[in-house]
Amino acid sequence: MAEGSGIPGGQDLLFLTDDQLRNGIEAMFFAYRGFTADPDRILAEKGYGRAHHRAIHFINRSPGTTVNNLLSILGVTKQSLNRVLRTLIEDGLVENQIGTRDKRERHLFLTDAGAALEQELSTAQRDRMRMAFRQAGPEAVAGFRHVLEAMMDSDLRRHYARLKESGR
Amino acid sequence: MAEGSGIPGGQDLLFLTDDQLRNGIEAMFFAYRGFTADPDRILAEKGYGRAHHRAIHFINRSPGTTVNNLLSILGVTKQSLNRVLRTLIEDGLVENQIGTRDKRERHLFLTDAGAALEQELSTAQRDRMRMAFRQAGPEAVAGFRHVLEAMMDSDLRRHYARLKESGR
DNA sequence: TTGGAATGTCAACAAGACTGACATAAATTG
DNA sequence: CAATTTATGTCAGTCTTGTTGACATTCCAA
Repeated sequence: MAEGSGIPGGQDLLFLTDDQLRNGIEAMFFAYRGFTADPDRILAEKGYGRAHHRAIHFINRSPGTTVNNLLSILGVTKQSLNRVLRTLIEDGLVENQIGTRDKRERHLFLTDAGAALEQELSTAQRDRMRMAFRQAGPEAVAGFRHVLEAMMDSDLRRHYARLKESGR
Repeated sequence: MAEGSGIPGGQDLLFLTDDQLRNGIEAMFFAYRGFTADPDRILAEKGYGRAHHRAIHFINRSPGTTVNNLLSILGVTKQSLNRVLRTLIEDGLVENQIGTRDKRERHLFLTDAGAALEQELSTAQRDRMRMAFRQAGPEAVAGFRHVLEAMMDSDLRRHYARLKESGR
């Protein structure tokens, strides 16, 4: 077995060289393109974009969520999200219920049509993820998740953890 | 140890459930935001965007590369790339050398100023990657890379592999 | 009750992607 | 050599999705 760098401390830190890090950066770049490619194709057919996909995804994950909560997950301005929501509501994919307790809030739900599109998109995306996971194996998947979690900003990690919790 | 699903075949395929796959999808989404956050801040200060970062990154990786090669790596139209390259050349970050063998080709190089910005951006991005890698450990990193490679489209995987090769 | 905070909408603008059409120069092919 | 293809650049126009600014509504607390 190769011992590595011989840096004082005896640890093998070869996986932290600039080359390795740059390689990780490029892997993220190219993989993300693959990650979004299939949904992008479906969305383009229907005249939607990634922003619509993100909104649909997280409304599906947290039915009845408010616009504000969605904003903090998506990290865009309310004006930007609003445009997307408006088209989704006009097209009958999302419903908008004024809050009973606080009438300022709008609670968001997918309609049947919205849920159908969500299914179509997430099936496509899961199919690719499944193929990648199957090819890499369970241990690699655990490592994949571990690195990604460590890469998140802490506020996003909180959102991620909450969704992960609610998933089971 | 838990045995898993009990699906005929006796394999433990729990890591391929829809829940796990959706979790992987959300991990990609949130992690990519962290991945781009630091360079985005630096770029915004200087009036550039992600498109400029991508061009600078790959010109740095393959000095003398042609516009066409860059196009196939970045997956955008020449009009879109041209706008970005024009501003980078005007600002003195990129140089444009007409090919000697084939005078139609423009070979792209970073100037000293371009290389300096590249350094600043990649240092920020590597710092985060380093932290994530260190926290997750070498085995997780190997898994991370394995899953990402499996997620790429095949034409992008070729670009990725070529760069990986040239990195050492 | 009144003023501030929270929530959401409308309008206008910018970056960066796209398509289409066209120009130029060089290389290649018949 | 003429015709075609290739590599690149440019102009014009559109679309998505981000931004700010201004404003309306609603709630809550001083």
